[in-house]
Amino acid sequence: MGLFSERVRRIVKDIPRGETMSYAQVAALAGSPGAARAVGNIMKSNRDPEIPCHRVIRSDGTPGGYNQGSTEKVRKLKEEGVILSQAKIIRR
DNA sequence: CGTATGACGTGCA
DNA sequence: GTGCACGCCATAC
Repeated sequence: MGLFSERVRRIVKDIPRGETMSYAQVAALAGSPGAARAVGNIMKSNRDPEIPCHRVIRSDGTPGGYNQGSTEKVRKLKEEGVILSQAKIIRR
């Protein structure tokens, strides 16, 4: 894999329980601002349960995709105490 | 090396 | 608020 994907996985792995980061934020921290879409691709191909990819959401607050279904993604987030309002995630 | 792909982002109708 | 067209970028072929 590429260096970028490794940095992305490292960053996502460090997202604390109950917190979220947008695909764009992760991309920027990984050193490639604007590569939000590429981050999504990496999450999609990720199979490591150590990586909490359900904590990576869209920048507009909507959940975004998930291998086990966006419904499950939201369920996990709520279970962690993440605040939702009208199917949108509220950051604080 | 050119083309295709997609868990995105933004702007605009 | 909703939908859509485009641009973007790392990857896979």
